[in-house]
Amino acid sequence: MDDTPRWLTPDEQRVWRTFLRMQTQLTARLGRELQTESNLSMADYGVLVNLTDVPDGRMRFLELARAVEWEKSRMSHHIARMVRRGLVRREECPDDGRGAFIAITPEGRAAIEAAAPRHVEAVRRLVFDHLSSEQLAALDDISRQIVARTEQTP
Amino acid sequence: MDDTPRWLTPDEQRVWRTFLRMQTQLTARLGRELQTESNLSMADYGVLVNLTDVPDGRMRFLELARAVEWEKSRMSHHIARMVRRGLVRREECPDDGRGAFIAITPEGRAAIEAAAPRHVEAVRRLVFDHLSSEQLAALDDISRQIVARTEQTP
DNA sequence: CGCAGCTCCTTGACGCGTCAACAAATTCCA
DNA sequence: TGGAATTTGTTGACGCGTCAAGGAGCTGCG
Repeated sequence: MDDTPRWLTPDEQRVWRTFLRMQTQLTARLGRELQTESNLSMADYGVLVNLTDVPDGRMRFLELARAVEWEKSRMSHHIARMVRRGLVRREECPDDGRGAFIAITPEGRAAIEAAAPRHVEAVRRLVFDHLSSEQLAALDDISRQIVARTEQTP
Repeated sequence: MDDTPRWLTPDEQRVWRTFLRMQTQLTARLGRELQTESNLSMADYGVLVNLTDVPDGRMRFLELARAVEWEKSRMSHHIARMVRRGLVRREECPDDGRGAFIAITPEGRAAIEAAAPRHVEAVRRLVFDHLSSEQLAALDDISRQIVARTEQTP
């Protein structure tokens, strides 16, 4: 039997390191800009976007957690912080005594509306403005393949 | 003057969300596997890889920080934790009384040598095994473009 | 020499994410 | 109906990353 590890080729290794660098730098940069310009974290941003996408600006706690793909514990902690900052409000659920709605506040709406244009601009500036349509398609394919891989195995 | 935000097209938006999902899922997955199988974080892994790449297994503190692209504060905290776990050791620097060398310990070497094959296997399984050479090239180009963008602007 | 300024690194406080344990309400089913 | 199992969400402890402040050694310049 052969348990020699299948190391990455030099090419693959180079690509992998560049890819990792890209990931960390990009998220760091976007996060920093969002934070300093709009006083929101990427996490805040994701939550608020999901709440504004729904007509009455409120969602069940776990539905929201599924939407942003967080586990309930993280959601709970993060919502607590967002409530403290006035971005979001808890409302009790008449149908289910355990449950809760999370609703965006006017301050939350103001924050996301102020943040979104700048954030989108940053995403354009750092990513899409310099990608050809072929590259866009390639990035889409690659991302989907990897997502599929991570999802189809435990 | 036109300060209408240049929103993303529906296509771009879809790609962007998939890309973000890919990033978070991939790093979460790789991190989790590394942690449960080898008791190392990605951060530990990067540090140890850099230390094994150098002949005597030791580097100046700030040189190491530059290699993994961390600021000194993060480096300091992380090295403290790795010292506590016996993966790494501080050695004083004869030439410079302020300075320090960080040296990998035998335990550290054992840890990275045990971890590397499994980690590489995971990277293969989740990424490279399913990428055509065209996709590899595309990913390389895209990553480099984005890295260049983030680096060339403050 | 002497001291001003710089480099190298540490520290403490705080927000964040995860894990495990838990509480309370609801549902299932015998 | 009534108790077991499940669902919904919270909490506390702990490791991690960042920011601002600081300490200790070195360097350059008068």
